[in-house]
Amino acid sequence: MIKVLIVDDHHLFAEGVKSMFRPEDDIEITHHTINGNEVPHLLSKHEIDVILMDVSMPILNGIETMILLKNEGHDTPILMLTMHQSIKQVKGALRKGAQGYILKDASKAELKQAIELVNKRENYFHPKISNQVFDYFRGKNSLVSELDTLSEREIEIIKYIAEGCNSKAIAESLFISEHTVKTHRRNIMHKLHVKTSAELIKLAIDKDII
Amino acid sequence: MIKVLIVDDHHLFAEGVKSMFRPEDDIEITHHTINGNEVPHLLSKHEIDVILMDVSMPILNGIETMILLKNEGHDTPILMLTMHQSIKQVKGALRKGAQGYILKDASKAELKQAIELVNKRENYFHPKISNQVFDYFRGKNSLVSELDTLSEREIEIIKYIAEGCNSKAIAESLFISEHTVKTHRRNIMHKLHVKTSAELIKLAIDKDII
DNA sequence: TTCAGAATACCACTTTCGCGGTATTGGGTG
DNA sequence: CACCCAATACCGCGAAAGTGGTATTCTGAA
Repeated sequence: MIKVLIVDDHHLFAEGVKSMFRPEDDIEITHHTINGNEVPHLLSKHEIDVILMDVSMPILNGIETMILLKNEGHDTPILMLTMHQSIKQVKGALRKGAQGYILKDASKAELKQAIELVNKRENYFHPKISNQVFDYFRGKNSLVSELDTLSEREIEIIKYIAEGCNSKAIAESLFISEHTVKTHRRNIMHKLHVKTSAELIKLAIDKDII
Repeated sequence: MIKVLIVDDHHLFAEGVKSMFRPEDDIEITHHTINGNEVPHLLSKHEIDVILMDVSMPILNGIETMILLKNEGHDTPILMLTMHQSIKQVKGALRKGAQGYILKDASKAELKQAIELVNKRENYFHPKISNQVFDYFRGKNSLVSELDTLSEREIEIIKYIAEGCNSKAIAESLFISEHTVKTHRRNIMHKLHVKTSAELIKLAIDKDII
């Protein structure tokens, strides 16, 4: 019996998955939390084989939770769960040691297979994203893969733009020159192949950059 | 036994909810589709008491599906399901005759209660949004409720802005004057209290306007 | 039928953006 | 050590956005 911990802020989803598995599936959802901070505690107290974790959560997101776990020495295999097909998330998850990646529009059979593979410390990638992943590791610079060439500073700038700040306001907030901000903006727009800041924000949200 | 049809493009969620209900709950998920266009057909062929429908779906969204159903003379009670707490969606759903509204982070108990109420043609509102709804019907013009004062044309303009079009390009696409587009943009920014088009797009996406 | 609001259109003005360069510094890697 | 790249900074220009006001037409609701 594979014991699974679900980390997801959508109760209905978590409860649904929990009721989905029968004893004959050899998979059991033993625990559930909506807060990434509670995961280390749960892992210490209970016997857990696989963590099924949503990427986007309000308190601590999936990637942050993974970093927390690695820092505390936990190595329970993690299957990441997401709504979107963002290569940035996939890459981030893999970098931090996620064992697999599955979309929320997968079927029960796919989820079962994914949990079983991850439990054996093998990798699982949902078919919808596997092509992107392969392309990425082949070094193909597709449109999507260029997203994660953004630096931390650039992402910071994007967040300010999304809040309606102009270059001058951003410069004052970050204690840098307005010229610098403009250079960052130009680099960002160029990297993401967008023509306006509005389009930039849409892309950034679609790809979970911000 | 309340027979429920789920309309949702997230298989895992739908399968999860399906397995969640036991015979003793007196609720059964009898059908599932990811395409709103198939709903009329399913309603004609099978006995269905309640429709549990996601608001945002790729092919035909929740509101559009509801309009389709009403036009074809169906009056099966509908419980709308969403990730976000958007007063615009709530209002749109109520206008078109939805019986209730529930968030995806609700619990099983809440969903059960919601389905039971909707089946009796009573209304159900998830606690997290009920206050907003009450405020709205009290006529309180909160910040949020101003979102749905946007006209169809204005929303159309926003979508073009999000694609990176400038005013001239939008004007050419819609066969109107660039002056008109600029007026629309000004009205939109004023209504939503945003200073830049980038902030506008973020807000529009956050509130599911586009 | 009157009246509000949506969609359309125009003028004028200031500010900001987007784009073309170029260049220095500092941190990390082979 | 040499090299790369991110972050920083500056100049200038044309295009677009953002802001102000005004006005006509049309539809739908009171």
